[in-house]
Amino acid sequence: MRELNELEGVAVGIIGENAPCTAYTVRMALKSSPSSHWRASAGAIYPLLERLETEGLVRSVVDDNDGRGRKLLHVTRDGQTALKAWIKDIGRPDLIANVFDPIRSRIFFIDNLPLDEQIRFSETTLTALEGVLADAHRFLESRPAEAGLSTHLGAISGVISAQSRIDFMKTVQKALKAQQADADHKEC
Amino acid sequence: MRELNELEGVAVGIIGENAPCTAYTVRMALKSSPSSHWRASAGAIYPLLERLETEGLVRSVVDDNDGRGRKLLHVTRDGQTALKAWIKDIGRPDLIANVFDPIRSRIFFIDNLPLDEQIRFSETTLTALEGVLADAHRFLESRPAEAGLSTHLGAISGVISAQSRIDFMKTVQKALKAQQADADHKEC
DNA sequence: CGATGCATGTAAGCTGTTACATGATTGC
DNA sequence: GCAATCATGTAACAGCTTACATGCATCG
Repeated sequence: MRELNELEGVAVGIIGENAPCTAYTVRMALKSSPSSHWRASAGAIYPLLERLETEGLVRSVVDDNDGRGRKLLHVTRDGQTALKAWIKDIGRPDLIANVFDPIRSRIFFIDNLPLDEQIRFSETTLTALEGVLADAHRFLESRPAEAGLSTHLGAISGVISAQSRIDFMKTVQKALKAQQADADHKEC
Repeated sequence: MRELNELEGVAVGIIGENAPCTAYTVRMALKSSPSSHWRASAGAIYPLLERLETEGLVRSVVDDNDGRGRKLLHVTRDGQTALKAWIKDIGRPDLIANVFDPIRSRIFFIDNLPLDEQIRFSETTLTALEGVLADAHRFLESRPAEAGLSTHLGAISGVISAQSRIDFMKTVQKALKAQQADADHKEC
């Protein structure tokens, strides 16, 4: 059985949690997830689900109670097996490796900006990150432990990640302001 | 002037730091970076640098001292401007948004595994993350503050990120083991 | 003199995106 | 009745990957 890629694994997981549900439900679940890495575009989801269905990991039943022939999806036994394999696949080094962060990419080259703009950079980034943290908290509150431990833990991950990025940017800001104080001192 | 995408921004930044250097240098720098998000494949780098050169952001001088006609790259004034704009572009919400983490993706659906396999998952992941943290530390030690503040800060980011993922997985492990203890208790 | 590293490139393919197209349902 | 949302799809394109191809340099 073929290994699922990231989006496929998440899609099967979402269907498993919400079955019976439509492809649209999958898209909306992806959009509301704490790391909106995927735009959950129709052009990605519909062909993907078609593929999973022809492979027998997902099955769909057309429900025409309302007049629009919605396709209600559910995960097959093979789909469950593939999902489990996908989760355990975390052993792969590239999946564990440090996450990609556009802020970090820019920090590496921040000395291309004059110092005052560097500090402005740290300020706007910090403000934006506070917003991300607030979002993560709201998401967490909507996923209490009683409603399912794994979803709750996933939500916690979002909060911890946002908090650690804030901690990092505070370190950056401190270093930059120390440098500025140093420059001011020499000027006198 | 067109906005640089992530890989382009990083590439220009690397050339600026190492100039005059070859495309190969850029690839190696990308590979050794703490978040190896990009494989730095030739098929990505060479067309990208060609594009940047025709747009006047990068210039190359052929150096044929050894017999192989290496192209030595440097960033133009326009390239510097574009790099600065790329850095400041961090205001965009999708760049600040919570990072994508395959571990988190799987935690959301971990209850599809039996409890003992969930705990095994947390153990193998933690071990692997300790390795990532060790790598990040080594990288940091090779980038002391004296050798350049921004590179040093970038390296710190890798350490903080790895540490926060470890903290999270410890939380997960604790919750899972509590659940197991609970189950054992009921069994008696 | 052979393996490894440096160095430059191309072709095919995968995976996602944006943008478009269509139509039914629901709530105001 | 009109807007927003639910719902399903397609076509063109962007951006990166793998895999291949080539050849010189350097070190043991």
